[in-house]
Order: sequence, then C-alpha cells, then structure tokens
Amino acid sequence: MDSDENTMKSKSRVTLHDVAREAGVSKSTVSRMLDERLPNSDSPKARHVRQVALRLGYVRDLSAANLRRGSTGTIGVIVPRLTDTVMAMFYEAVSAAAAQQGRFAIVATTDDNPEASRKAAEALIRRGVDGLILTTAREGDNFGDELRARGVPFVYALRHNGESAASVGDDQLGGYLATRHLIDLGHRRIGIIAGPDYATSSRGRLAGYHLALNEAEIAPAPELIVPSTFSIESGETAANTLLSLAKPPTAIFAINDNTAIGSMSAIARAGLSVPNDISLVGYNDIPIVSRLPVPLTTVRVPFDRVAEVALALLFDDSSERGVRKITPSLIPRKSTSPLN
Amino acid sequence: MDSDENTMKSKSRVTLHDVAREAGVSKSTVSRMLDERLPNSDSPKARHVRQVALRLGYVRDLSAANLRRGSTGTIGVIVPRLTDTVMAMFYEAVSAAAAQQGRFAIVATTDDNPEASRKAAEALIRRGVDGLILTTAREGDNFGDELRARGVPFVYALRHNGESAASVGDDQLGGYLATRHLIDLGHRRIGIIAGPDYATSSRGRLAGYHLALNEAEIAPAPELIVPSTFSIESGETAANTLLSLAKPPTAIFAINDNTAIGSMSAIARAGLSVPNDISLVGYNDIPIVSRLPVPLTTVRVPFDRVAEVALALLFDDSSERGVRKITPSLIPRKSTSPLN
DNA sequence: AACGATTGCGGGAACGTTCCCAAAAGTGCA
DNA sequence: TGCACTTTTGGGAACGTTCCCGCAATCGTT
Repeated sequence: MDSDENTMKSKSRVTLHDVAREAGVSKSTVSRMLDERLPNSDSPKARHVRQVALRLGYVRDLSAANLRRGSTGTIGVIVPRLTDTVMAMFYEAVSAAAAQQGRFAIVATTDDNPEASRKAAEALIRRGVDGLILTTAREGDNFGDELRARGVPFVYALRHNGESAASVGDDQLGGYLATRHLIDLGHRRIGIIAGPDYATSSRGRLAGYHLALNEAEIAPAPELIVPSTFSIESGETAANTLLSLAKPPTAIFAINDNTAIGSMSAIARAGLSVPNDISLVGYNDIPIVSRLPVPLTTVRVPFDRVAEVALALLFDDSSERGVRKITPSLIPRKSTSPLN
Repeated sequence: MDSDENTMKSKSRVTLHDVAREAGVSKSTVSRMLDERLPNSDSPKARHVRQVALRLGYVRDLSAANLRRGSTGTIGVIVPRLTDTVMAMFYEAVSAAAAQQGRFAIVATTDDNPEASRKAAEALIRRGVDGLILTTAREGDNFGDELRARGVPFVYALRHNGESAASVGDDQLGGYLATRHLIDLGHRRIGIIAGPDYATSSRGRLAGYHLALNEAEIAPAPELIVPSTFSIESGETAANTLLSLAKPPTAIFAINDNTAIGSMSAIARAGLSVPNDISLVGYNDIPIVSRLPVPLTTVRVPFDRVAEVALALLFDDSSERGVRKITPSLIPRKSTSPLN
C-alpha cells in the first residue's frame, strides 16, 4: 500500500513533476493541462491529468509561476485609509471584481499624504502588481507620469486628474441630484459643505450644485459655500460656520456622509433638528447612515461598477479610455423634508 | 557615452547579474550584500555594491526571491468585512506592525460565513503567506486543526477559540469597566446588548458585566440580557426589546459601537434621550463615535498592541503561547450620566 | 494513397534569486 | 615566516514554473 503519500511526513510539497510522473506524462503537458488561461480541453488525457493533480493535492507554486510568467495576477489598490468606510467599500468591490477575473487585490494606505502615496505605490510595485488603482488623485498630480515612465499600468478611481484613464462616479450628476432634491422640496437657501478643492470628486459635486441652482434660477450665495476636508470634524466645523451666518441656510448638502454626520452633531448642538429646521443630504450611502436616528438622505454610488470599470480600463485593451463616469442615484430618507 | 543605460528602451529589468557585472563582483556577493536579513556590513566593498545597486535602480524580484527562499514575507489577515470599521482599524494596525518587520499584510474577507472563511484562507495560502491571522474564531472551531495539519502557522486575534494561540483584548476587563462605570454613576438596572454567543469577545464582555454586578451585589435580571449580532440593526432591535420591558433599564451596555449606534436610534425613536433618560456605553472606540451628536462613552482597545502581539505569536518563538490579553480602557464621554 | 497542414507532446532552457560548498584571502599566534 | 583558523568570495546548482522548439502523430484534401 502506497497510500502513505498522504500520511507520510508532509513530503514538502507536491510539484508539477510529481503529477507528471504519477500521470505518466511530461511536466510540460501537465503545465499545459492545468493552465487556467488556456481553454481547458476535456480530452481524456487532460481529464486524467487534472484528476491526478486533484488526488495528489497539487497546487501551483505562485512564486515560481510568477517568476516565469513575469506577472503576478495581483493588482494594487491605494487608498487614503481603510477606516474611511467609503474606501473600505471600494476596496471590497475591487477585491470581488478582481477575484472574478482570477486576480487578487492588495491594498496600501497613504493617510492622504502624497509622500506616503509614493511609498505605498513603491511597496505595491515591489510586490510585482500587474496594475495599480489609485484613489488619491490630486490636481496637477504628476504621479501618473512617473508610473507611465516606469511602465506600470495604472488607473485612477473615485477621483481623477483630468488626464489619465479613470473610473469615477458621476460627481456632477450626483451633486445635481442632491441639490435638485432640496430645491424640489422648496428650499432656496441651500448651503454646501464643499470638500477639498484638490479632489475632482468634491469639485464635481460642487459643479452639480451650481448647475441645479442655475437651472432653478437661484442666485448663488458665496457665503453658503464652505470648504472642508472629508472628515467628520471638518463637517462639524463647516456646519457651524453655516449655522452662524446672519441668514443661515434651510438645507445643507454635505460633500460626503462623514461631513453630513459632522453636520448632524453641529445642528443638534445648536439646538436645531434634522429635518425640521434643516434638511441634510450626504453622499456615498455608507452603511451606517441608513441606521442613524434620523436616516440620512444621500447619493448612492455603485462601487461595484466603479471597480469593474477600473479593472476593465487596466486590462481590457478594447475598453475605451478617458474618464468613465458611473451614474449615481439619490436615496431619499428622513433627513430631508419640505420647507415649511 | 554609455549613459544610455537609463535612456535606452527600458531594458526590461535590472538584475543581480547587472549589478554584479557593474560592481565587478559575483552575483553571490551582491546577493549577500543586499540581503536585508543579514547584519549589513559596512565594509568598503559592501558600501560600493550597495551604491552601484542604487545607481542602477536595482530592486529585488520578489517572485524569484520567494521561490528560492521558500517564504514570501507576506502575512494573511482574515476578517469578516472591512466595512466594519473595527476590522479596518485592526487590519491597518496589522499592516503597520508587519511593515515594521519588513513584511506585508494582505487581507481577505468572509462576511462571517465559515464556508467563505475556508475559501479565504485557501486564497491566502495559495498566495504563499508565511502566516495567517484569523479574526473569525468560533466556538468549537476546528479550522485551526486543519491549518496545523497543513503546517500553516496561524494565530487568532480579537476572538479566540480557547485552545490556539491568540491575541485579544481583555474582554472581561472591558465589560467590567463599562458596567462598573454605569454602576458608579448610580445605575442599578443595567441592560446589556450581549452580542452573539459564538464569539469569545461578546462572551467575555458579558462575563465582565456579571462580574461588576456581582461585585456591587446587584442581582442579575435575565430579561436585561438581550442577545444580538454585531450589527447596527441588531443593536436597534435589541434596544427596542430592552425599552419595551415593563421595567426598562436606566442604562445600556452595548457589546460594540455598532450596536450602541443602533441603540441610539431606538432610544431616539422611543422619544427618549441619551444620557438623560438612558445612559449608553459602547465598545471599541471606532472614530465615528466620538463625533456623534452625543459622543459615546466606550471602551478603547489598543489595536496596535493586539496586532503586535499577534505577529509576535506568529513568528517569535520566544513569545509565550496561549491567549494573550491586551488591556483596554474606558473612555468616558457624553452618553453616560449619573442616575437622577 | 500521398502530401501538406494542423495538432499534441516532451525535452530542455529560461525566469532571478538564494544558498551550498570549495577555494581564496585575511588574521593571529608562536 | 609558517601554520592553523576564521572570514570572504565566486561558481554553480537548486527553487517550480512556463514556454520555445522540434518531432511525431493525426487530419483533410485532392
């Protein structure tokens, strides 16, 4: 009895060679039969080889395969931080979409620091990623050029820099939808917590805000536009600024859910209530906002689609280049109500 | 002029061989000089080699190195989901601690599904991780045995199964601190949203709750102990159960921040307020809870330490085995107040 | 039946490292 | 200076794949 293949000292590792010997063919043949990229034939021999491989518990050594193939089936994702739920959602979406293609996604964080961004990219490239998805684009960013020069395929996501290929939500449309929703409810004095100027996502949403106001022939008021970052604190600060205006807004569009949550704090502390005194709209629909005491009206971005398109841009040559915009949708909840 | 090293067609790749030729030594020597594991000598020759490597822009091909070394310097982390901010925090902590050691952390998610857990582990092992950190331990889990049988080093984190090596927060102490805090404020009727029974984290916190009650000679009331999952919705449901008791509690200890947030919704909808009508304590101190309209009193777990200890358990042979518990601390905020 | 075209298979050379081992160079001591 | 002993060096064989290439076998076509 030679079934001690299994029970013996774990015999280091089952290699291609072992399978070949056991199946009575050459290792080249086994390699071919097991190559997931080729259309896997179901000739009797092929089936036999696969069955032997299964029986012996063969798994391809990825290091060896990667070395020879010159690619790793890995894609790198760079995000500011994973504790930002939006980024976690996006990364999970990328991860799932990559798995669909037999690839694996790894992630590195930058804390929104351009310096750390470079280091993160370095770390991922060193690990041999086949491509990079960047969510950290900034205006006038030349980082893409560097990557291009080094021959590393990359694509921007969620934000873009206006030049390189990118997969983003349609921020202008999202901003328009959010603002239009408030206008439809009768609001005329609508504040916006506008996010940082360096990100196309916030700039796009702001543009959408302007578009909706224009369309409704509401004169824009500069004091109603307050810059911010993407953080909760920043949202609170910005909301306080808006609330302490001589003539405060009756509704606020926050650039993302975090700043909306910060706004809620500020509004509550000012002794006002959402939506009775102030209507509030967020952006992204992170899971928590639908469960808040007052569920937040927000704009949902289909991150699955954004992730898919990003991957297509990275690897499908047929896929059209440029900035691809995914359509978001408004999710009305309890934080917005008609102006009384 | 041969400076066209740089400007020429990107000449595929700078290899050890190139560095060796350029520096006038053998590739073995270069390999040794550049081996980050050896104490890197600063003999003139070593310095010269390193300088040449730098000049040529040499970076080690990890696939080749991994193949030869038989290890990848990668560790795998398995979490239920990254959109749970606790898990994101923990993964970021692991990632940072791993980077400290020159390793890289990759992550896979399971959606709390034991089946997916196995697949996630499979995916990570296939990628050649040197070790696995599991945050998905369940009571009576035999998954560890499988891994041990396959010779894959692993350690549990955040939760444990009572047998294998694990790095966790001291949940009993945390539960005690939370409950004790409420007792010190004069509360006697304290509800607990107890989490799921399968996780040692919730069981430990519940044990701490009992301990504190015992110590204060408060008779435990079974109706005040409501099971839940770790989700916001579940917290809301459980809180509703507590609020609709004939004699509702004056304070609630929620098993984690999510269920505490859910409780806040339930409490608000019941027309009650935190902390005036109900005091509320959460667990984990995820970033958002300090920014809520009523900042949440919670228990902070130093995930950095948990991550460090997990890595030590994985790789330091000197490190003592067993379940290592990291001390948490209570963070009092505005969601708890004296019983009036 | 004969012939070119297609397909299937195996041998063996890569891929870029690390690591063993033998040889060379350096070191200390008598 | 010579000898034993330590340290440093370079050659070359791995590591486990993939992929090129030549050869044999099969297939269609006339």
